[in-house]
Amino acid sequence: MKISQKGLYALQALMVLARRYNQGAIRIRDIAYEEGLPEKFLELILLELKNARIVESVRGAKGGYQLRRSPEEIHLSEIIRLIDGPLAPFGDAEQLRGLIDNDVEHRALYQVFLDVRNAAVRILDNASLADITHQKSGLSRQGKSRKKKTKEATLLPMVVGGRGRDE
Amino acid sequence: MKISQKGLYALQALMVLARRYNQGAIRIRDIAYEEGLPEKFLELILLELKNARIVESVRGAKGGYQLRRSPEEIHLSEIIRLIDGPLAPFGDAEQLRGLIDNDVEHRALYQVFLDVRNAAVRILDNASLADITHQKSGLSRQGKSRKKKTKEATLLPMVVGGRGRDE
DNA sequence: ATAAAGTCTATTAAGTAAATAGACTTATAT
DNA sequence: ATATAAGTCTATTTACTTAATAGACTTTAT
Repeated sequence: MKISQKGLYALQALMVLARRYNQGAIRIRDIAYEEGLPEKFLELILLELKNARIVESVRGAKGGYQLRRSPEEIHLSEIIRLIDGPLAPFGDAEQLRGLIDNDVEHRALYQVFLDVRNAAVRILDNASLADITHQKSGLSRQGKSRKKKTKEATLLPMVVGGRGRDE
Repeated sequence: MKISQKGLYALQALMVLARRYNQGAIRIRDIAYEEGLPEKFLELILLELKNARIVESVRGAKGGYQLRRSPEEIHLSEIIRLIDGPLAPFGDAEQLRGLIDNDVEHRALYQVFLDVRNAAVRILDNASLADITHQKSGLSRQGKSRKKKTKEATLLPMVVGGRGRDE
C-alpha cells in the first residue's frame, strides 16, 4: 500500500470540506487555494469522490462541493482504497496468486503480508476525518459514540524512527 | 509501502538460499528455475543483495550465491527496505514535509500514516527468512533466542477480509 | 442573457518498473 | 594453456502509471 500524491490531495480536500461541514458548498477553486493543490487535477479527484458518494456537488453558479456524510463517518481507509486501491502491501492480489496456492513457504510469506495489511486496515478503518480535523468528539453532532479515535496512535510506544532509520 | 515484483523476486530468491543455507553456492540459473523467475532480471537483484551484504557470490565455474548470514538473522524489513525503499505508506518523507510543519490537522494526518508505518515495521522486523522457510526453531544453530517469530501473525484475529473486501 | 460554477474527454510529459542484451571478468577443470 | 562455466557491469527497450493540463460542454443563479 502506498499513498499517492492524488490520494493525499483527496485527503487534503476532504479535510477542508470536513472543517466546513454543514456550511454549504465550497468551490473547487477555494479548496485548491486553501491547500495549495492544482485546481484542474483536484477537479478530477472530486469527481471521483462524488461518484463514490463521499461528497456531493452543487452545479451552476454558487455551486461547489460538500460532504455527503458527517466527518465521523468517513474513514481514511475508504478514501485510500478508493483512490489508491487495496490496502495490501502487494500490488495486486493477483501478483501473489501463484504464491498462495503453492507450497507452505510461499503461504507463510503471504501470511506476513496479510498481517501487514490487516494492521494497516485496523488503523485506517479507525481514523475518521473528524479525528483528523480535531472535530472534538463527534458526540456533539451524532448520537453515535465512535470514540476510539487516536487510540492506536497513542498506544504505540512512539518509536518514530523504527530501528533508527527514516522511512 | 508497496512490495514490487522485484521485491517479491528478491524474497523468493532468498528463500531458496535460506533452504540451502550452509550447503554451498547456488547458481543464478538454478534459483531462477526453481522459483520461475526471469534469469537476467534476477541477476541484477542478486547483485543488489550482494552489495547490501546480504548474500555473497562465488565467481567462476562452480560459482553461485549463498547467504552471508543465517536465515534467522535476515528480516523481511531489511530486504523490502533495500529493494522497495522506506516502509512508510507515503512515497517519500519529502512528500509530506509540507504537511508535517503546517497546522495541527496536517500533523494529525501525518501521525496516522506514521502509525501505519510503525505497525508494518513491527511485523516485518519480526519476520525472518527462517520463520518463512519453517526452519523450525533457529535455536538449533544459533544460541540466540529470537523466538517471537510468527507471533504477530497468530495474534491477529485473522480477519482475512478486513471489512469484507479483498485487498 | 450572462456569468459562475461543475462535468467530461482527451492528451501530454515525466517517471518508474520490468525485462532483455551483450560484452567483460574471474575461476575451474583438463 | 585453453575451454568452459560462472558471476559482473552497463546500456537499452518497452510498457505502464502518475501527475498535470486543456478545452469544450452543461447546469444554475441572478
